[in-house]
Amino acid sequence: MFYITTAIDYTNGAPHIGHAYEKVLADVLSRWHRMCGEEVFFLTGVDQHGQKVQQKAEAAGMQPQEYADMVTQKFIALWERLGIQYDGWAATTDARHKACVQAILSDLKEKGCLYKKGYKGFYSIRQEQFLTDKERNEEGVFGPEWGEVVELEEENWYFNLSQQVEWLKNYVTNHPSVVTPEFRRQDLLNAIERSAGVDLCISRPKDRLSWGIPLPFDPDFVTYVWFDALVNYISFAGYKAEEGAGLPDFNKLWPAACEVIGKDILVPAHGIYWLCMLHAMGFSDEQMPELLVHGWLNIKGEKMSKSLGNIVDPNDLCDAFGPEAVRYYLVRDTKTGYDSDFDPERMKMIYNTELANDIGNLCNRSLNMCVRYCGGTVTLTEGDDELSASLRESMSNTVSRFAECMNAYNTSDALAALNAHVGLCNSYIEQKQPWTLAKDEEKLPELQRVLAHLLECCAQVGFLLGCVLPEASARILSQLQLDVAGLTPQAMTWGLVKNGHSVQAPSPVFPRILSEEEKEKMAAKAAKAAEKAARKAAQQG
RNA sequence: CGCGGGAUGGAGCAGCCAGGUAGCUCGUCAGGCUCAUAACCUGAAGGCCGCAGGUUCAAAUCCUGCUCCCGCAACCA
Repeated sequence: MFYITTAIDYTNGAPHIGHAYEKVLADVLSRWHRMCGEEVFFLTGVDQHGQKVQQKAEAAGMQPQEYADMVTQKFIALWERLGIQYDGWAATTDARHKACVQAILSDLKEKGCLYKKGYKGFYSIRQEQFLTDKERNEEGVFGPEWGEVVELEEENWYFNLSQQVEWLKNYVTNHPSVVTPEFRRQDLLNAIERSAGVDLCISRPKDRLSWGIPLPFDPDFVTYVWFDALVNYISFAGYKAEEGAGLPDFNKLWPAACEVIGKDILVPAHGIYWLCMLHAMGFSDEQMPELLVHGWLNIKGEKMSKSLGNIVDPNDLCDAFGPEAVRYYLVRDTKTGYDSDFDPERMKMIYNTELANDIGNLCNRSLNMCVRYCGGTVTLTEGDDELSASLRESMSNTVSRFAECMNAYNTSDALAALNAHVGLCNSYIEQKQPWTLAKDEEKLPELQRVLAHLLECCAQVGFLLGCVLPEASARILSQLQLDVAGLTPQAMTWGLVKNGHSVQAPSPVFPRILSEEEKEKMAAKAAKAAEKAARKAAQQG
């Protein structure tokens, strides 16, 4: 079982390209594992509680639930549009989730992991957290990053994080795969060092914040948002679920093979709070989830921010390029784990070159030649040649490489490998010149061999593409008239296209996206070439 | 001396950890091809690898110093 989750998005604003990247990445990975025949459960959702949601709702003159629902709809609509195929939806206002959070809190209290303590000190309203002397800057005051800081005296409930930290340090040190990429694990280890000795306040008095899950043993308090939100990974996986709750079998799912999160919430939320919470609940080392930490998308070299006004709405991109082009770009041009730069011009370039000119055109020309020269029928003939043999070898290596990269979450290199093979196919066509072979009846067997090799490559490439571009993949396979149900990359061998198989006349799967200006430029270029050809013909004639 | 990341042909990047003819994608130019989405293939031009020293037979790569750019408030994945 491959259980994969994403961070649940905070419903205090509309989704942007960064939210989309995370979900597309998780979707691609989950489709990959599904394609490999594994059982997959993909969980994503929204985090609807907390002070900021409450404030935004007030500002909009709405109830918190009403406001959260409205924003939630925007996320759901976007995921639908981007083809995010999730199996579970985690909304933290879900009654089943609330029940689970409360059950966990009661358990932890019984185990003695929670305690109530009076506290007098400073509190940042913006960050929703208490401040200690560590947060003071060089001048000994709390900097502007904390916003309005007030002095409070109140009782709260605490989780004995400090007693878990020693375990955590050992665990993270001895389990390299807990965080990917490796350099983020180093960050986490540094952060663990710094965080020693501090417990986590897990409650907020109701008079200050009402929009949250009440503590089961002290109704004057609601649960701190992180403690609430992190639990989604197990609550919606069926942890402590009642019979008939419509949730999965927890024992089958857990631990999560991959929790996809952004670099900003590794420390302290996931890397420290979450792992310690699980440990305190009684989960063993073998039952810890693995974290996949992705970077951020910058916009043309600048950090994405509302104040700069450079937030990119994924819906606009879908309008302009289509959802699948957006998917391809996000996982192709971003090295998983690192920051990347988003540029719509670059997105268009990658779409036009790799998808339209390379893969799309390869399928189109291959199918077209088959229809035109062989009536759309594939014939497997005796005989072989070096070029064809090396093409088969490349295809086989490409499938292995693709799988290797995908299993390592390296979507970019997986697609690069696919594209490299497509380049080889195009080169193979130039060397074999099927249009020349077609003029000589004696060359028919070779022509048939070449076409069979090309269509087989189109089929295998089209199939693999399915985890990134499900619709385009389906269109390619449909033009090839192939049904690949049940096929896995591991079981895939040369010969998807059988003797006597017939194919359809093609139509472009990835139409080029060109501005009027670019079209004119192309036209000018073509005119120039035609002129030259005419001149040459005149000279020869 | 706050911390971290970066500076490689016009653009965007890889190479640096384990020194040894500087690689990829796009763009430009030339040639080829005509099956194809004015697509494809081949080739070329274009870099003293930020600057200055040092180590070495040999440095983009190791060491030292310097310059410049970007994060490290908030909104925010």
